[in-house]
Amino acid sequence: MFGQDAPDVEGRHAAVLSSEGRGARIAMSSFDLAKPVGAMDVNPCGACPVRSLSVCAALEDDELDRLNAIVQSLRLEAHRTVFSEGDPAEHVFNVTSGTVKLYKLLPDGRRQITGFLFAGDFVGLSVNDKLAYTAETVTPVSLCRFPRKRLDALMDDFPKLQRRLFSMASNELAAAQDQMLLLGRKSAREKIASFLLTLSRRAARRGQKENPVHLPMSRSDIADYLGLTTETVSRTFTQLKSSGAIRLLEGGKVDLSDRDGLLDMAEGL
Amino acid sequence: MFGQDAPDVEGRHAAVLSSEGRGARIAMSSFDLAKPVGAMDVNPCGACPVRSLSVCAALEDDELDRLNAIVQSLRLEAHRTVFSEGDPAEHVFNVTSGTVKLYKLLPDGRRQITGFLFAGDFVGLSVNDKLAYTAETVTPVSLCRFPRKRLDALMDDFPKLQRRLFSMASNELAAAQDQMLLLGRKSAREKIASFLLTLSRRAARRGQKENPVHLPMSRSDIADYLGLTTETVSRTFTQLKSSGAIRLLEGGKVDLSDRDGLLDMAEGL
DNA sequence: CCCGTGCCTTGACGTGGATCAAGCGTCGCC
DNA sequence: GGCGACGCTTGATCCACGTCAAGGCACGGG
Repeated sequence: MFGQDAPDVEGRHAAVLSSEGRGARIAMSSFDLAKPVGAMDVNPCGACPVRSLSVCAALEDDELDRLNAIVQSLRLEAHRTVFSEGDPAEHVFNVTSGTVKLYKLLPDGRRQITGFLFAGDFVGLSVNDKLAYTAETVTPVSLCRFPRKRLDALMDDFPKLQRRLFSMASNELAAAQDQMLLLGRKSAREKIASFLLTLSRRAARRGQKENPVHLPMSRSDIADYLGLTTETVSRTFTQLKSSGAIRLLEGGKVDLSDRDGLLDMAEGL
Repeated sequence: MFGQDAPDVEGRHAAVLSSEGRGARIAMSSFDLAKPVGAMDVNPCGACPVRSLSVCAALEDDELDRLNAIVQSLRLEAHRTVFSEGDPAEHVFNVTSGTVKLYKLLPDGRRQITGFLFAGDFVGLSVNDKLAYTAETVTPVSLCRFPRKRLDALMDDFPKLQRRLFSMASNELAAAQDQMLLLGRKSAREKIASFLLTLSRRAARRGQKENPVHLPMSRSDIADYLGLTTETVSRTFTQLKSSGAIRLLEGGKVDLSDRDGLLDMAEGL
């Protein structure tokens, strides 16, 4: 119990789930639903590229039909709001491609990004049916959307599903605690090193190569995630570059030239 | 789903559960088991003072017998380690009285306290069967201890129990996100104001009065929770005192004289 | 009773990262 | 092709908080 079947802790702060669900038809305000593509997706979840990473890993092929029946597939451009802090929590979402950021704001506009979501990651847990943070796309994104009530009902039928969600929530919690350590006690250099390594590990988990890390988000997003300013993020990158620990490549990629050095740096050694 | 039956979010970062379980007999290394006290506790969980706050609220009186059967009651003095980062996660615990702190360390000794636990709070979620943080008593503490495997089995029989734990984990996650905002983006004054208000609200939830807040933990614990130093915590307290927002009472109590002022302060207004 | 130990407070000073302020390259648009 | 917008970098300066140091106070033990 408590997470042993989802052995991933890297810096996600809002759980994981999956399915490449298509075939949904109900038009929704402000979202483009992906079009059904025909016979091939009788059970699109069964063919989902991120299935193994997500909630859906808890279900067998035949059980996936049930998920399939309630899922809608959405596509969003970059820099769109998926939902806002305080919204009623009517759906939960699963990212199937692209990057999403979650954040909270103070009244004066200060922002804390609490997590980045990539393919396979899940979002929508809430308290009192109100969402506690805003979700915004960083890149173009595809999402699976599940009505909460329907998914809730599914959890009654499939305890495995509930287990999986619980285990993922436990992982989130562990990642959140790591982030608290980072925010409360690490220096700018340590924060950046930790961040790069975390992204690298998460990419590896998704089956991408771990070395040149892709940073789809802006300096300012990184700053708001690490409790820094864009200037400090920028200066720290150039400093790491000068010291030979990393190389900045084009296309928002970073080469972790001295991974061991970064590992030590992340821990303050 | 996802938390609506546990509408509490205040700064806990490791869930809630309960039962004043006694009658356990198996001696355990390094813990004093509370003695069975006889006929009165045939079902001690049924009479648990923190039951309504905790996991146990998910079960009916008769079902509690099952919990009762696997619980052990422990008492620990102040400043004892309950478990350490990296330990195998063989038990989960529920605090029935006293205060516990959870923390993570960096190799050079920097410490981040990720949460304080009070009566009703629950701890022991883990990833990969390894605990990700250390738990240490702040005051004398009583705990209920459940073997993970047994509790796991119970969850299969009582889906309500699993739901409850999941919902509590969701609450923890929300609290953790609030703490990230605090650590990453708030000033020392805002941190202290937030901290005092959070403790006050949590005390109210436990049925204690919310105004003179009790601070059982040291300045240095507060500092390590808020990402500050003891000196800054101390200075900020005296500053709040001078401005009339709080009064420091004896016995580690603080009077929140200007609650509205503190509320604004906590949000940066 | 004295002394040591811990915890808290206060003061003086130093500094990491924030703030303020240019530049610079890239991109989309007219 | 020119030009504004935007994101990134870099430099100069500032300041909130950390660091270092000292002293007060409560408590416990010899």
